[in-house]
Amino acid sequence: MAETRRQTLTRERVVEGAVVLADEIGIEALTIRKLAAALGTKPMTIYHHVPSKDEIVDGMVEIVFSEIATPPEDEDWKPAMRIRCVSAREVITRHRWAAPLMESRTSPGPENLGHHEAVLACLRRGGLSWQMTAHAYAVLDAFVYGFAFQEATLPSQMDGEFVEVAQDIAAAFDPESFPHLVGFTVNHVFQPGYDFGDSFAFGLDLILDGIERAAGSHA
Amino acid sequence: MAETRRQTLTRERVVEGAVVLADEIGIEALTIRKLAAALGTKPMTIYHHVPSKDEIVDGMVEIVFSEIATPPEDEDWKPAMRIRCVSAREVITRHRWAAPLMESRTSPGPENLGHHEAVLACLRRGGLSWQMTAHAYAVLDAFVYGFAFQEATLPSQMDGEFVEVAQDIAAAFDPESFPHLVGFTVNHVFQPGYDFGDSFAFGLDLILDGIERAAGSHA
DNA sequence: AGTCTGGTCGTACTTAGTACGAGTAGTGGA
DNA sequence: TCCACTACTCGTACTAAGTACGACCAGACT
Repeated sequence: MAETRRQTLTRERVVEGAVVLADEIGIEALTIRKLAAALGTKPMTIYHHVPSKDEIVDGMVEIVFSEIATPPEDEDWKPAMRIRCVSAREVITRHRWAAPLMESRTSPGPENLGHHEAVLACLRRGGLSWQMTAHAYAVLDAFVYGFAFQEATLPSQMDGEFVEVAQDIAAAFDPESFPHLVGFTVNHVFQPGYDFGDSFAFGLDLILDGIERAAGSHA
Repeated sequence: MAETRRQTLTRERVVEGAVVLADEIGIEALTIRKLAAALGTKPMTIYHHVPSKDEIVDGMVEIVFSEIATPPEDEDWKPAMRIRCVSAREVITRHRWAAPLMESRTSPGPENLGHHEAVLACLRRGGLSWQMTAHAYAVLDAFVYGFAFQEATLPSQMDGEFVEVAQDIAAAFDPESFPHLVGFTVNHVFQPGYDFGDSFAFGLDLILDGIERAAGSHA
């Protein structure tokens, strides 16, 4: 709520402000009125720089894409893709509101297109056929977005005292009806050192290896 | 819009009506007023059976979960999981609005819990460790939801004359700036027989095989 | 008959996006 | 110097949507 200093608003400033606000209060709570307040202006002023709220959201998604690292060109396709996927997850985690939007926007912006271009270039450079490129692309993105999406809607931090939340959840689990669910929770999730995020690296490498294998037996 | 015959409304009837309406007009367009009209009643009548719109949505998600096949108990874990994943994708495709909701709802209902229970039971029956079960579960769900989600927001039917859409998109691609994107589109996507959905089976088997391999070298 | 109860809905309040048009400040030309 | 003209700001108000409140009504039970 720092009410960033007033300073001839621009479309850029509006969209950036929206990203910051959304990080703080979430997308659902992001309204034009609140955004205006955060920018130190009035609602209708915003509409002089931006035609609609939807365009603001489009711009926000573009910013998110711009923050994701593209696969480095001086690496093999596998480590390169690994870097970009890890980066994507990290960025989406930082902007918890982004996951549902990134894939659902209709008109892709230049950052979006540019990112896809870089990914395709990386896969092709690795010698994958068009067919295999399509598969790799679809599977990796499904996994990355899907995982980040799940992660974004987890009971927040699994850190400190999430015990009460856990208690609530555990209480709802009837061991009679859900023995495996209870076992899973007690024997694994509640164990010290458990981190849902660990499955990301596991899955990512599993998929990358699988693609490599498939591409090999395919060439 | 068949305005289903009036007949002492119930919570069940409300939620089922909401599912049907959402299938027709999408979630964003689903309003209490439209739902009331479709049910042949008035907005506030609905609130006698349901405390809030959110609860309706919770109920809708429960219905979706109930439609997904659980892994058959008389199959090995791999084919069993394959069946449930294929079913999940099919159901989510039928209810295009569901994907973003299923993972983002906070309070899971009994259908949701029951489904998870069945999945965990299947994986454990396959001899996977808790650790591996967690990985398998996380990775498969990330992929299935992520894929279905991407699919749900594709330019609708890739069938008949989607050519004009394609034309629009292609026009936006500058071959100078996005050579691979254009190449990918022209050489693969626009080829006859292309189907984005084909990557689902590819990815699913890749992941199942990968899990099996990891579980083997782990046991 | 009288009251109680479950179900129905008319009215109206609230929050959100945003159209409209009235300002206002600063700039470039006469 | 003064006058548009332009770029920007914002007060007002309309619309759509969720839903609180309380009136109404029909059937059941005393």
